[in-house]
Amino acid sequence: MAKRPADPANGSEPAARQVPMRDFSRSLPMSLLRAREAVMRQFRPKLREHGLTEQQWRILRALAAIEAAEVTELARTAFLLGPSLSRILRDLEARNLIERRTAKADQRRSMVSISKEGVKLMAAVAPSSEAIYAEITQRFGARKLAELQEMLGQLELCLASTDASDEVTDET
Amino acid sequence: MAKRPADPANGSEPAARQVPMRDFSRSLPMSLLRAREAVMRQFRPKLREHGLTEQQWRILRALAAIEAAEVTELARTAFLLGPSLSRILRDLEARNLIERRTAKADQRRSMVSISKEGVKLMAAVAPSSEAIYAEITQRFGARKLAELQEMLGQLELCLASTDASDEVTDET
DNA sequence: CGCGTTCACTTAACATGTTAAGTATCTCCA
DNA sequence: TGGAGATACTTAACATGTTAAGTGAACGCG
Repeated sequence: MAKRPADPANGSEPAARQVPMRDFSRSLPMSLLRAREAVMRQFRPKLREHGLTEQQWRILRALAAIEAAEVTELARTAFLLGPSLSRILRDLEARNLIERRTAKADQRRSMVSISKEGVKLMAAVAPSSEAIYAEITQRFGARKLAELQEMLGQLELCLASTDASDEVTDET
Repeated sequence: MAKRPADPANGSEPAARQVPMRDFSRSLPMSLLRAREAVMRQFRPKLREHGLTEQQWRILRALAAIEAAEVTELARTAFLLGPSLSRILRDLEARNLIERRTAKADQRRSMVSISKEGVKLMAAVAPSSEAIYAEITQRFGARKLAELQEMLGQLELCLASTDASDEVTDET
C-alpha cells in the first residue's frame, strides 16, 4: 500500500524492499514462461547458427515427419497461428526449404512439403538439437521430465474445455 | 521439382523416415508452450477488455508492489527484455499509467513508478484476474499446482548454470 | 585532467504473436 | 442454379521477442 512517488528531496533510496512481489513472480504464467525460456535459451544459439528461428525449426520438424500437409493442419501441429505461419511459409519457400502446391480437389487448400534442401538442413541441425535435448534430460532427470510433461499435459487438458466450443481433440 | 508423387488425396501417411527425431509435439519446449498458452488464453480476454496486454499487465503488477524501480530492475522482475520494456514504458507513460523520473545520483538511471491512474486500473482488473486464477487452481488442484511450479522452478534452476558460468564461447 | 571503458538505457531492424478484415473457393439448399 | 454462408488462407495493423547498434552519463586509471 501507500505507493508514493518517493519524494525527490532525498538522497539514496534504491532498494525499496528485499521481498517485493514474490506473489507475482510465482504466478503460474510466469513460472511457465521462465521455464520455457530457460529451455529455449539452450537451443536458440545453435538454431541461429543455421539461420533458423525457433518457429521455422518447428515447421521443418513438423514437415519432416509427413509427406505433405495443409496449412491449417500444419498450424495445429506446429502450434502457430495462421497469420504467423503464412508469413513464415512465404519466407521458407523463398529460401527453397519447403514447397507448396495447391490441392487439385480443393483450390483453396495449399499442400506444403519439405524440400530436399530442407531435409538437408534438418540433417545438419538435428544432431546438435538432439544432443542439447539429451543434456537437458540428463540434468533434470528423465523420470522427472516425463512427470513434468505429464502434468503439463493435464494442465492443458483441464483448461481446454473452458473456451473451446465443442472441439474433439483426438490426438495420439 | 517433384520430390515425390504425393497424391493430393491421401489423408494419412505416417511415413516419417527421413531424419529420426523425437515426435516434436511431445518435446519439452512444445509442452511448455502449449501449457502456457492454455493458461494465458484464460486471462487475455479480460485484460483486453481493459486495453491491456499481458506484458503491460505484468509491468503494472510489478510496479504496484514497490515504490519505484529502475528500468533494468523492472525488466528482470517482469521478465522482459530491455527493448520491449523500453517501448512499453513509453506507451504506458503516454497513457498516464506510470511515471518516470531520472535519478538524481545517476543521470543514466530512470526511476519508474505506477501512477494514480495505474493503481486505479489495477484495482479494476485485479478481482477478475484473481478469480480466473482461482478457477484454474480449483480445476487443476492446488496441491498439484504447487507441485508443478516446484518442478518448473527446478528445471529453470538446473539449466541456469549452463549459460552463466559455463563458458568458452570465444569463437566469435 | 583526459580518455577509453563500462553502464543504463534507447533505437533500429527483423521475426513472430494476436486480432480483425479481406479474398478466393467451395457447399448447400431453396 | 445461384446466391448466402462456410471454409482456407492471406493481409493488415499493432504489440512484443530478439539481437545489434547507438547515445549519453558515470568510472577508472594513467
